[in-house]
Amino acid sequence: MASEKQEPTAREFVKGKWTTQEDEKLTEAIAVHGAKKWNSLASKAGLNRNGKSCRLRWVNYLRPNLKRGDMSDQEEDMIIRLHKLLGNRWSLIAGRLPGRTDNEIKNYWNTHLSKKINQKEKQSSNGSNSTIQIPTVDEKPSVADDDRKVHVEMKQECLSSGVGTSAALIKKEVMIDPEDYSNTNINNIDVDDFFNLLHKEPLSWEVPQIP
DNA sequence: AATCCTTGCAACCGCCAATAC
DNA sequence: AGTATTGGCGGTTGCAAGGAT
Repeated sequence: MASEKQEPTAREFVKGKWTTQEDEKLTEAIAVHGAKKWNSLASKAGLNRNGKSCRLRWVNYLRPNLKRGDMSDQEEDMIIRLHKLLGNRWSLIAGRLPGRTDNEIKNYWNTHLSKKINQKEKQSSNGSNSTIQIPTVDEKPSVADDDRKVHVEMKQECLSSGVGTSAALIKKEVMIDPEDYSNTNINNIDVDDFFNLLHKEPLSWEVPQIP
């Protein structure tokens, strides 16, 4: 009475760690209904969780074909390359690493790689100028600017470091008309091509002196 | 042995875009 | 066309475990 119920539609959902029973319920429900309509799926599964929580649990933990455990050197190498290329676009980076989730890569970056790279940068700033200047993505560009930004950053990296100055890359750079970034051909070659080119070169923090 | 500190990771939050109605 | 709902993303937080003191 006095303690009237406010907002009858507001519902208290369970938060925090998932139990194995909850995992099982969610997995079964997804097997029957599919991984969509997360809010209704949650109630169909008999879970007192919100849809978002269910989706996250599925995507980051329960989904089949997820790799668990340590990152291989190859994966680490790939993450560093892709982060240089894409910045904090974790879902895009995850798309290049089968079995890894964006959350996992983000965590790995924040706990392992960012420190590693900071150390490398410190070392290089103390020493010679023969190390890569890593371009950073400080601000999230608009969608329309995305492609151009990637190109500009990649060009900066390749030119400043000497890495990836293959004939093919030079050719691609020439193709880019600085006055016309909206060119659809440029948009088409974008991330995939640069990724492929970059991937051909071994990762090296120490770059040979260019005479 | 107890306490404090650091680390790593799972999960939550807020925002935005896409889609449904 | 406008509004509500859903899905997806990146940033951040909370907590358990292990290490240091």
